[in-house]
Amino acid sequence: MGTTQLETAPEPKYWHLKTVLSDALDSEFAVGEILPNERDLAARFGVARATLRQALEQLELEGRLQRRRGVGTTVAPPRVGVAADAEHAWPGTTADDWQPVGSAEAVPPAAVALLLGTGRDEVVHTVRRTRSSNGQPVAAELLYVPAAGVPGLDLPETASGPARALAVLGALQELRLEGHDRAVELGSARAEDAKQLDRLPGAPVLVVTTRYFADGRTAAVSVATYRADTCRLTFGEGDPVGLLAS
Amino acid sequence: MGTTQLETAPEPKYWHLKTVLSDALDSEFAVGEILPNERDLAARFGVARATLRQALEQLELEGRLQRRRGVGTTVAPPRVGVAADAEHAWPGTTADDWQPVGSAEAVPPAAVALLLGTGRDEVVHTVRRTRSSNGQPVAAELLYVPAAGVPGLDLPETASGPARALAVLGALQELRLEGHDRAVELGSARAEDAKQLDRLPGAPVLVVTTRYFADGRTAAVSVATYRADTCRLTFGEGDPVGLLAS
DNA sequence: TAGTGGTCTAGACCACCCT
DNA sequence: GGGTGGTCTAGACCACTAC
Repeated sequence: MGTTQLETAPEPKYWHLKTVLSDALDSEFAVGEILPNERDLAARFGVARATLRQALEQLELEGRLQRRRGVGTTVAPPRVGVAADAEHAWPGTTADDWQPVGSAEAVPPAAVALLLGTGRDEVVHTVRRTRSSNGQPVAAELLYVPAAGVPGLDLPETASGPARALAVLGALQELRLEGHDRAVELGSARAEDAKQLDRLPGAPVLVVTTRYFADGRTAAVSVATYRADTCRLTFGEGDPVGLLAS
Repeated sequence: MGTTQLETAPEPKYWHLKTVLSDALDSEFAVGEILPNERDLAARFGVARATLRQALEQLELEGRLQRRRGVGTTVAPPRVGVAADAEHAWPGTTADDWQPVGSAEAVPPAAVALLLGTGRDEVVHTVRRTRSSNGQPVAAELLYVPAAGVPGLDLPETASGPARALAVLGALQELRLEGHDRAVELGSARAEDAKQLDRLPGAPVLVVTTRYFADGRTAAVSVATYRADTCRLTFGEGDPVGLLAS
């Protein structure tokens, strides 16, 4: 045929929609503003609701929108930069933003047991903590501490959740941190984490796995799940994008 | 009613499906194995194809599956740990796994210009690189270098893409790196990155934004997008989960 | 050309929040 | 109770890959 290039790339509708909406958010909406509901928006753009939702999902993933069942869709504020350096996360330091929730004894998942170097069915201390920033929950952590890692820890059987957590954390404070390593990957929130993060199960999260070394062994392993929609993990001296406020 | 707790939590079908499939992957499938196609799977579980796809999407997000149009769905290998430390990423060092692709002059996006401290319409050097691991592309990087950051850089107008990239990188090698900071967040692959990563546009990626300091100023800003489905970013001494191989 | 995953539709019902 | 987003269905067609 004599046509030169016609119809180069049939861009998916939801992709185009996302671009249009994204531009509209920049120019016509303020942070916190409520968007029209999904049915109206779909009608306005002449697409099925499912197609519109595909675009909204992408925008939510990118932290541009916030959707809450029964409420509506609002324009999200810029992502919060949360410091994820070891200094800010080592359980042995008293950090205002980390809040102990509970503690128990349990057999860790196989992957964690490998990191800890504990036996297959060996029981370890677990501590649950939540981290908040500006009043919003940003992370839920599950900390695994082998009993051998905190010698001299004497737990009264009667200790309730938070009190028990504080006891374990206190024992960690006695240790001198010698090193750590860390990995960041994408995951989806398990039911328990989702509740603490005020999200639905399956919500995208950044999973930060940290191994802490002390006394020549692995003293603790932390698995922290951060809300991927609202958080930007920062490492190092400054806050790369936090300058936006200035 | 005399019922005590009936119907505690009507778990979504796709969520339950995901669990069932996940268990099946662990016990009945080997890495690389091909799953039945979506229509058959949906029929087998007695759900609509869209519902099945919702479960598959989650599993792909978690790096358990790999789906390719026209081919099928396969069981994904465990995520690759890729070192994301400054030492491994500073453009000034010769790294085998980073491959220069091209280079040009352009006005950076506003957010990047802020990090660089350049003017609103100031032109900077850009360099594109790709990173591979085990033959698979894992990251696409766009590097921004203000002209002031690389004094003495004399670019022949005739230089082609990769050659020009090497010239800019070579100029960076003259600098002494004084520090850096870094942020990690979730994003979706833009068209250009998606192509280099062998993924569809919109695919989930981990965006690593790094600011490099030299000579008392910001010498370069790197925006690297890593495939979120196949990568685990590692920081620090070891590879937290890499031991699994041992 | 046959088979796969990707996109899209037009409905329906459910769970949740607010008033 | 009325409105929102979340889940689910049963279809259709398209883009891509491999044979």
